[in-house]
Amino acid sequence: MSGPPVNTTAPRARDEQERATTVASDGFGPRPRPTIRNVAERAGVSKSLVSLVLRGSPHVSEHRRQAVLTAARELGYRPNAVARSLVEGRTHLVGALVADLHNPFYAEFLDGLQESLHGDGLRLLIGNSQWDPAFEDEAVEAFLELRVDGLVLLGIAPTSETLIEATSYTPTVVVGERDIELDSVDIVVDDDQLGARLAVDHLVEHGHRRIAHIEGARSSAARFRCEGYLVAMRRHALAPYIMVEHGDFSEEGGRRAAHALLSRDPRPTAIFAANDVVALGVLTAATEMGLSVPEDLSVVGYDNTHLSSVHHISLTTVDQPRRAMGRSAAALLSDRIGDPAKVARLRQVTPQLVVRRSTGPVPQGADNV
Amino acid sequence: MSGPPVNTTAPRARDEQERATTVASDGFGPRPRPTIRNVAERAGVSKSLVSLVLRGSPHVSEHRRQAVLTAARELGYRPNAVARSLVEGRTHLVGALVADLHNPFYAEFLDGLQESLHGDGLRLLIGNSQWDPAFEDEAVEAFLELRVDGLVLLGIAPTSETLIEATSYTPTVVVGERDIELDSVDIVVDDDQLGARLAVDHLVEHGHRRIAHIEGARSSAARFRCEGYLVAMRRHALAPYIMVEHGDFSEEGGRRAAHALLSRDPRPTAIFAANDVVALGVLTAATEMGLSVPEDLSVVGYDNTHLSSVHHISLTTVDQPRRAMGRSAAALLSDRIGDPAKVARLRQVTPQLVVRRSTGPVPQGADNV
DNA sequence: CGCGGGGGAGACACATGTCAGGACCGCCAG
DNA sequence: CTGGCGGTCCTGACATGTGTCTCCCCCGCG
Repeated sequence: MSGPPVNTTAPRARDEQERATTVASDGFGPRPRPTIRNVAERAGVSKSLVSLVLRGSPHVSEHRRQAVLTAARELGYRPNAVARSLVEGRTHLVGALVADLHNPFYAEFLDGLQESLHGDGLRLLIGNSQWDPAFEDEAVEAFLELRVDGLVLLGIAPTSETLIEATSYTPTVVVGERDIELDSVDIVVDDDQLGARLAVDHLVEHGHRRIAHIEGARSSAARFRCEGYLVAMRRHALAPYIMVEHGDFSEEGGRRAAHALLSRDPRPTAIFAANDVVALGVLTAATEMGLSVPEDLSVVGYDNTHLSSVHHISLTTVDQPRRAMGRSAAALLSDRIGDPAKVARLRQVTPQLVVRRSTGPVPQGADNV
Repeated sequence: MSGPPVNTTAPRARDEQERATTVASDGFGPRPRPTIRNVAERAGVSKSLVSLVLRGSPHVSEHRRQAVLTAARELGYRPNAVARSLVEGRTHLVGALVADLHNPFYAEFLDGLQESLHGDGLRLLIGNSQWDPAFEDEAVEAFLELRVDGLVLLGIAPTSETLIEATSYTPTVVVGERDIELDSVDIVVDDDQLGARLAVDHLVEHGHRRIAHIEGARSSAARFRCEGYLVAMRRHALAPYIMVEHGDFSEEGGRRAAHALLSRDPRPTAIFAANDVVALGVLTAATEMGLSVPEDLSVVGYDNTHLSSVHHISLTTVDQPRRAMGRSAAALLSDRIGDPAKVARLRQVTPQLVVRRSTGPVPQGADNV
């Protein structure tokens, strides 16, 4: 066992007397939380009335209402969401299962998601599967036991038994995966094929012909981007120049694939990577092979991760409107929670090319080979 | 209202018949979830016995145990965590309030946190305050209503009324902030002062004297790093060369501060930034002013964010063992949940210098000015 | 036959929302 | 003036799904 690099664990100085007066504790840890009953007693009413006041019922006299509110405030009363959930049959919780919290794409998506869910009175619970199907199932299991009102699957297709069963119990939105033939599952994706086309078109405008593609990991998004690349190349009558190498959505994978591509003769003058992270690997490979970007090689990524906007990198890339996608997912989910029998919907957002400094005109003499 | 860039929302094709057979639904959305009662009836026992079996009681005959387990499996029974929480008085939930989910530092910390919490049977609930004190209070309010068993504050010091009150009800761990005079609050930090010393020592070893510091936002971590810088400079008898500029933990802030520093005459030959993100801004400023790194200027960051390891950036930085910190926080919290009356503890981890390519020897003739 | 113990059942508690009904008041008609 | 009626305000009982505790039954053994 590798111990954590902890070098100090010390009790902090404490003034026991201050503690007693500040917290008004009995010395046995946190004080018990006041219940609706305590409020009722203090206000001299029944607990039902307290409930009515707190739920904003109009059939309460102003006199009692004030008494209840005052008592609640004085006691620092906070309704117990657990008990409320039990009787309401709703938890107002949404579970988001993320394939990889590290990917900044998901973080920004979650911003938009949480923002919108919050507006609908829903709270976000995040689980991280770390790309491990076992963790996926376990996290979903936890969500189901908690009786979350909705489920959001990020970069995860419901293929396992557990996940499929989950979608039959709980309104679900899948993000970034297509081809899901399940009812009560809405889908949010960007138009990957169009995004790929934008990238290729941009490179063609700069005179590039030998445009290669590094494919992403086994996911429908990667498949669609590759397909978009192929279609666009053919449309520009560049079918003879089609080159596809396989990467795995990682920087190292991108680096390896780029090495392979750039060792060809003639080598590509431009590379469209499945991913910003992969594109970063391409940049590294280019440096290692003594090629400068964009003079010798143009590079395009996908996602417009904040990485790509860093000055030193300045990567031309395809932007997915992540926040908007998050908001869409929230809207679809709220809708489905309201009426679970709704027809499954597919919401597709439009990607946009962001031109930075990793792309430029084709090198002189490179296209007459 | 700026509409989201949605271009398609279409009903997906559905085979209603398939739906009916697959989901066995009555056409009114998700089927009701089986309860412990349903399992009891199917197994021909009382619900108490089902509970005993599921909780692993030894005083159950093998015959009945099998009957119960079979019935539960056939019904797809999953215990209702809400009801269980209500009776147990524990939710097994931990709320983490993060100042900024975008900062990769927090994401990696959360990895370690979740990993360890999971081992203790606790689940992680994440709230994002976006640096807004109003959001902080609201998120904490939500956590309190949910009756989370523990609270983790990331980059947030409990100063507001609501937060202070929260710590008196709920075991709390604060990460990255010091000087908290509250009971039942444990603290996890790295030794910021030591980290700063490591950075300065490294630069001094390379012959640098005119070493500047860009201070972070108003937080105790930033204050300690600055103090560490000052102490280290004095220890090396470099007090006359002390230069401190203010940044705000953002890339843009770092860029501005670097511009100011690099416009001085004589200008610093090295900059120690409060943060990796700030350091990125310094790199940008250097490029803009025609200075190359590390030939003309050495740059050191803090955090060892994954950003710093990107090949094109390759930033020398001070590593905080984030995952280990996450695990420490989890351990402290579990401990305190077990015994809330524990004395408050401070756990300090040791930072480590990671040398990459943004630092090098002092430029020729720069130190004889 | 009595007693002990294993195995199982029923009742209660957790904190809240809801709903049916009850108390009280005022107004109107007899 | 009084009884009835309608409306307002409030209360008590019940329900949500589970864990636990007490009690009971029955079987086996002494």
